[in-house]
Amino acid sequence: MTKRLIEKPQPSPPAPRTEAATAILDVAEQLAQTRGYNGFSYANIAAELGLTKASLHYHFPSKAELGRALIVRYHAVFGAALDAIDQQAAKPPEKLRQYVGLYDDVMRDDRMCLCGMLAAEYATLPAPMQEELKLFFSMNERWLTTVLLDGRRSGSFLFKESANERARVLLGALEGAMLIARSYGDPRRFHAAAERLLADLGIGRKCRQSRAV
Amino acid sequence: MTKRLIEKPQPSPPAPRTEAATAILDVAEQLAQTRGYNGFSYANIAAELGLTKASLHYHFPSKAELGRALIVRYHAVFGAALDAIDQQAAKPPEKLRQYVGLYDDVMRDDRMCLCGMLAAEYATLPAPMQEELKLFFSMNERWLTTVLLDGRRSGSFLFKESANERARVLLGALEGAMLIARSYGDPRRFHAAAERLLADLGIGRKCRQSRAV
DNA sequence: GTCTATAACGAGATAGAC
DNA sequence: GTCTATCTCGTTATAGAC
Repeated sequence: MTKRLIEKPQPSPPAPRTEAATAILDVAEQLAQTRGYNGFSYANIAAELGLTKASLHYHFPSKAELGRALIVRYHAVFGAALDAIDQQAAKPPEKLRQYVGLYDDVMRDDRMCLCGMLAAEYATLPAPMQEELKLFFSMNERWLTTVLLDGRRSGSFLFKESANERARVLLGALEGAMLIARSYGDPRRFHAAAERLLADLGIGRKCRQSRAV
Repeated sequence: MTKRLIEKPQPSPPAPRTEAATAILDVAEQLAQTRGYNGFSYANIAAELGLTKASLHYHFPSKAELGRALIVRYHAVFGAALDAIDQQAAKPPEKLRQYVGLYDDVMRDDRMCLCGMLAAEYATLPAPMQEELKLFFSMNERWLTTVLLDGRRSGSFLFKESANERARVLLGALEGAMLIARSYGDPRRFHAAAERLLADLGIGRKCRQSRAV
């Protein structure tokens, strides 16, 4: 996972957006991450940008398309961040720490992971958004699986089940920790939980767990 | 935690609802657990029950009050289930298994935990609902903390951090596993993750973790 | 307690001028 | 590309008859 550096088949810039479209996506993203897809409207975005609703429809004809664009961009940006972690060639434990750091960043301004948010509203989302959502989770699961496998092979991690199963536990636990931390308005709750989850993998030790009382 | 049996100060039946009100809550609960608070309307409930929207307002004057009633009832029912688990006087590992069983039940018909769902929409909820939501999570956290402490004292569980911290990790991980499992339409994803989380506590063994390769 | 009728508003979306 | 104006529909909520 660390060897590709040039031959990565960059899947073509996900559509060269205009400045206006980017600004719309930025505002919509913030709203979606704090209020959910059903919790914001074109009017909210327009007010924030000093535009009219009609102008927004020029860039994103329907809310469904705007929603899909949100996930696609988020997916791309997050994927690029994972690539960046890989290219630093860090060891698996450090990679996971940086992965957690991505979520720490995402939680600024009372936000949570866009896709964790949308997962709650899954049943109400247009089908294209549902598909993109699963792609995002699958990417994370795949990346985590690779890192976990790598880490176990090199003796940094300790777990008995399949790496894929462990990856699912980890991904779900991080999303859930964000979800609840936000209700308490306390991002440190997330970070504390994340630290624990990493420690559970036996980061940086053999099997010398002291029998606590 | 197993000694009270009679002296439990039942906090007065949470208001003796009529049949109609109960039916409304049942439908609203199903809708909220699948579509979220912002994903259903009085019209949806009325259609399902063969009533008019106006009739619903007689029982629950505002959607905010309906939403609050949903959490209060859910909290009470869940709390009663926790009491039931305690009164069976099972050992901690068995208690946790039964706790996971509660969430397995909750996930029928594509639902997820009402409060996990609402936590995503937190920023859009009326203040009274926000407060009730935190009470629900706090109750779970308290109960889990007690069980974990108990289990560690009796040698069933193994963890180094505070029981409260572990409880938070567990609660968040279960909510998050539900959230993602539902996107894939596969409750077994939740159950598999839950099994792993219990195993992480070292259920049913000492410290004989085999060094997997 | 349930109904009809309606108010008052906000949503997503479109037509057409500039 | 952004605007004004408008459409249609769904939303929560209320008044008042039965």
